[in-house]
Amino acid sequence: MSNNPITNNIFNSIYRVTKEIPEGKVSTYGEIARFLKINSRTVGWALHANKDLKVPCHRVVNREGKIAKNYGFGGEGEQRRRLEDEGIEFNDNLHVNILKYLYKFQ
DNA sequence: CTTTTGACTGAGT
DNA sequence: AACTCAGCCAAAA
Repeated sequence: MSNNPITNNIFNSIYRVTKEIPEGKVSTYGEIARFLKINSRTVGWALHANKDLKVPCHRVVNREGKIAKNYGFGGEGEQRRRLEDEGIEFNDNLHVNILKYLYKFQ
């Protein structure tokens, strides 16, 4: 497999799927987990371990539309700023309108 | 090998 | 809405 960054690991499957979330949309750990037939916590684990800015992990929130408190690139404020920059509106400081912006896979 | 931990979820309070 | 508890599973120690 040469130097292809995408390999057949669970983590990379998660990253691949996450990269498909379009701008202005969000998804949840549970949706990704169900799509890949894995546990939600594994998704959280993969994104927590991830340091690749190419993965739009700021578009992944929990089922309540609440952003991660341990977001890895600058905390809650940074994730919120990125989402707002894509046109996603917040109901309050930490919650987006998940029903309005949720992106469904396949 | 075993134990702990965690960017979760769902049900119950 | 916020909190707790249990179930879940992969990685790290």
